[in-house]
Amino acid sequence: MKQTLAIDAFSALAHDTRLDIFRLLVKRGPMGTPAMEIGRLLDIKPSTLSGHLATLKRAGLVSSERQHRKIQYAPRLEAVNGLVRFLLEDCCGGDESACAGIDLPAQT
Amino acid sequence: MKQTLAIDAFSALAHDTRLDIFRLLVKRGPMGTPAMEIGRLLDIKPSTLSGHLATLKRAGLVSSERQHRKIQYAPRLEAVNGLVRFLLEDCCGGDESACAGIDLPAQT
DNA sequence: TCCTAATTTCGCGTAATTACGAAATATGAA
DNA sequence: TTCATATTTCGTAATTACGCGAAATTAGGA
Repeated sequence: MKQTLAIDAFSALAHDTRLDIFRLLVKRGPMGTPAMEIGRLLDIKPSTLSGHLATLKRAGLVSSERQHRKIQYAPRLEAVNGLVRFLLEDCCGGDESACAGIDLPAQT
Repeated sequence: MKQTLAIDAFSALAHDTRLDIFRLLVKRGPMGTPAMEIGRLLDIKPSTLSGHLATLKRAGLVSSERQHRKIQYAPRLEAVNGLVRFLLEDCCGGDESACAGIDLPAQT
């Protein structure tokens, strides 16, 4: 994980509506949710929604795939693991015992 | 974890210098690092550093404690766990099997 | 092909964030 | 108390993010 990508991801999540969108997608699961339905559930105007989804996708937090007429968005949960690993990299200078109690996600 | 606090935390991390500071503190470990030393290591001006540390602290990402003349800053690793739990709350609608492969941090 | 639902792009005004010098403040040591 | 180190506050100017209406675009279905 590169620092600039991590910043893009944190920036994307640092916004009320985008955080709502991402958490909704997490709840909805890996099958994905159509863009319009996200907008309907969270009451977001199409142009605003489009921008937010693009931001989330650019940050690697969601994936999209067209299914017939609609574009399904799904959360990329590996991205969350990647962020945590980036944040906790070389934790406590590598001294595991000093890091006791912290859950480091497994390598993906 | 409340949404506004999560946004404060993500905003705090969504900045080059602050991300550098937090990751440095993670590497340095729980004993803490004096503010001035952070500034020296990362080449940050005092007034700029002060603002960034205040932002990180407001977001709950670091703690501070005065030791003699200096203020020691340490990372609050529980905050990272808290953010991950918040992001993945009710993952896949609670269907564990659909969430396979995701590391949910233990409750703190 | 033509139509239509689904999504994106553009442009605007508004609001928030940034770095940092200078000055103020706090605190421990002598 | 007096001094020096450590840190914060304040003001300013430049930059960037924001929502959303209107118009453009895309792609599936008939």
